[in-house]
Amino acid sequence: MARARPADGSARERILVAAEELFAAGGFDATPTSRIAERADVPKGLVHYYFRRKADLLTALVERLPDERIETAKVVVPGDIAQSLRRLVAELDRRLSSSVMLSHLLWREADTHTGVRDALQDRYQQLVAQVRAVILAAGVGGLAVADIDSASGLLALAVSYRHSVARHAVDEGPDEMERELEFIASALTARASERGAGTGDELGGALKPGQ
Amino acid sequence: MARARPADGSARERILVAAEELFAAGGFDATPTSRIAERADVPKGLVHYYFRRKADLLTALVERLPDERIETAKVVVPGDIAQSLRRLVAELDRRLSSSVMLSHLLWREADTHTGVRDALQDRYQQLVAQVRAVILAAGVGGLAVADIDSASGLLALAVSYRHSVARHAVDEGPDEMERELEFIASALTARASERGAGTGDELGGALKPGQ
Amino acid sequence: MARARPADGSARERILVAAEELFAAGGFDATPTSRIAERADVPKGLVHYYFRRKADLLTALVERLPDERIETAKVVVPGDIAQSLRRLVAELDRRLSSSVMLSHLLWREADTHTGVRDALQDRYQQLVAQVRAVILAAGVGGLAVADIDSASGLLALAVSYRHSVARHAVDEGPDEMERELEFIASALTARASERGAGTGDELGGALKPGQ
Amino acid sequence: MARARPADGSARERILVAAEELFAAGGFDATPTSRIAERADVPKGLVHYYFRRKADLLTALVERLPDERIETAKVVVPGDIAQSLRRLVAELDRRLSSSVMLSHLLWREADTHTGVRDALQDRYQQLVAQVRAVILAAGVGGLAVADIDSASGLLALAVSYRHSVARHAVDEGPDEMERELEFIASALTARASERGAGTGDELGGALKPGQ
DNA sequence: AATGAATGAGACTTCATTCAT
DNA sequence: AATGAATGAAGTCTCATTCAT
Repeated sequence: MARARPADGSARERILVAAEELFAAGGFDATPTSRIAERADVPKGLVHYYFRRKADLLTALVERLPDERIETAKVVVPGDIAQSLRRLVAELDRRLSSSVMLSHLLWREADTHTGVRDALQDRYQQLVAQVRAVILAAGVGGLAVADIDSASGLLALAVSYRHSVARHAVDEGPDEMERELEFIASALTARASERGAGTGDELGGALKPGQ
Repeated sequence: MARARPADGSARERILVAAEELFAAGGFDATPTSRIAERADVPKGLVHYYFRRKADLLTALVERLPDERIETAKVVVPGDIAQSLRRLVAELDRRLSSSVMLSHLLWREADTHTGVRDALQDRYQQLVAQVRAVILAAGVGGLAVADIDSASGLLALAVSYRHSVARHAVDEGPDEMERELEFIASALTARASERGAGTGDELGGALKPGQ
Repeated sequence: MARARPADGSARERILVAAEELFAAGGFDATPTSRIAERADVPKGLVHYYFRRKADLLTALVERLPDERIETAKVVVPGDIAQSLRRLVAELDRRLSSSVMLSHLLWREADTHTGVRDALQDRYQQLVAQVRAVILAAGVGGLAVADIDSASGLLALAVSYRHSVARHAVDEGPDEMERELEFIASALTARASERGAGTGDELGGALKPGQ
Repeated sequence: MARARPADGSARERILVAAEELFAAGGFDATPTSRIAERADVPKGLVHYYFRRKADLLTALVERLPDERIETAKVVVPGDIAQSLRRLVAELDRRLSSSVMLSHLLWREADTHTGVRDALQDRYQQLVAQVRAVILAAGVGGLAVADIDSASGLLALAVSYRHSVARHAVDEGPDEMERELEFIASALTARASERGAGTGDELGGALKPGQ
């Protein structure tokens, strides 16, 4: 075996990348560490040198999850919920595109590995909060709390679904997403105006974004 | 090993039940056939007698998926979309409750086993179609095709999510579902009335349910 | 691999024999199960089929220890302690000769494996009791309890030593044993007569052999 | 890893101490060099820097064996064999107490490592010679060579047993030792007087201690 | 039809040892 | 002199699968 120096990335890094790809493709259990070593072009022993147990690979992978926090101000178009959300989704897409496999992997292994599950839930919660924050910031006023919750939940669901699980489902493409997004946005504003003012449950200024 | 009496189920049946539970709990790869035999209380050899390859167990499991087709008429409350959907979801819940594990299992193994993936997609498509059919049947008139698509997609997503994947997510409980359902229903009607009549893209009678 | 039917002993038996020899020769830890399989001429998997964990081999070996209980009456020559002990030792030698390796092995692994240690201690205790019983049965009368205890302990030590540990020590051969045995026997009788009668601590009839 | 200061012992020394403890506790084969490094609080590489092969640790350990030669004159009480032996044993106990682990270790590994075996045998021979020398020096006269040999052998056995192997056996405590010692001593004198003078096999001055 | 012994490929993991620095 | 990354051989154990009965 000639291989010796890092080549493009450190050996450790190459191992992680290989693991991510193989886990995502075939599942954690079905992927032998030997195949990971092979793909990373490192000797088998090195995999266990860096990650004593196979599960440590998963842990390390989870810790590599990019922080997908997006500054609300950057995407919000005041007064236009649909456009704001559209820009949020676009930004999320851009950021997450690098980790679709990883995200997908998480869904598969969440049952069996605590810690993976936790990371997954955190991520989802963060997503909901972000959507919520954008809706509020773009908010036209007069929105009911419950409606915002529903809208955030549904959109987060759709986004998360596309990024993590969609592999199995019929490939809906971006059109579907756009349509649903628009539906949600319009629904929000429609409901707002329909209610007129002062139903009592609309938002005051006190609502802290992200909570 | 004295065990013999078919008693509560044939040996074959017991094996399948055991496999379903174990696969769902730990994943396909992580579940040894020996443990399946053990749980089914059958000799180890019998598992392979009925299912020569381990994957055959998965195949058989998929074929056992209950038909969840629900007669539209049974749940529709004409003129009341929200109520109609609510009854649809309740009925789905009732039927699917017996196969949550199985459903969940399918998500996990869909990547690796064609046939599982196919079954999963069929199921999802069927679900969308059903929601759609109900919306149409309860339909207040003046609904845009795009809106119906979006609404069906979102609700199907929420339902499917709860039944198959939700195990990992924060337990939202039925309230969340109800709120989202209501949001979608109101959105639909709100948008309908808002558009008034005759925008040209509302539904004719031609739309075939299930397509 | 053609091998199939038991040949000379059952496969299980051959595995145990191979394990005993190899463990005794090289120690438990230094002996790979693969070499055991090789020597027993069975496929590697079969070793683990019968003995799931390597340590189970040790356990099984311990359970195979022959019962070395010898009927006191058979060896005792009344009135002649030396001859009685000589015959006891001869009989023990005859019985144990088949398990010297095993005995030796036990000493080595007693530290690390409870259960091995227990078996070893039981064996030793049994040995002491047996020597004691023979001395009593051959007893010339007027023996002090303490002397009998000492004599039993010392002889048991010498025997046990020869059978289990002696491999490392200078090979003393049977002559040494004979000399020590005679020394002990004469010492006993010498001490008895020297004390004369009635020092008060000699044995009554109440002393239960084996206790 | 800040560790640096030689403080209580040089790194090499700390490694040896750690090795001794771990080998004695778990056996040579079962003890990874990495654990030795850990316990000695030195980097893993340093262990192999000082001791290229793992077996070198054993060799070095053997060479560290304290010289247990005791000056005969220091313990002998002329005319009183029992007391002389008692003092010898006490002195041996005092010296050896620091190396019980090491002694024990030697027994375990003697099979597999020549050199360890040799050291062990030397030690034992030395012990026998020492007991012999003490008996002679305290000697009451009229002792038969064979008796002295037997007595030396038995006592050496008992001592060696306590120091090296006794870990497994029922804990007999010092009382047992004392009783056996006394038994041997009395036996010697009893036999001596019993024989009276001139059986012809008593000792001349020729017997070289240590042989 | 049913069973459990038997098989062997291969998984994960450990570890002594080497080597570049 | 000292270190820790790197290596690969080997070990234990698991398991799907086959086979004789």
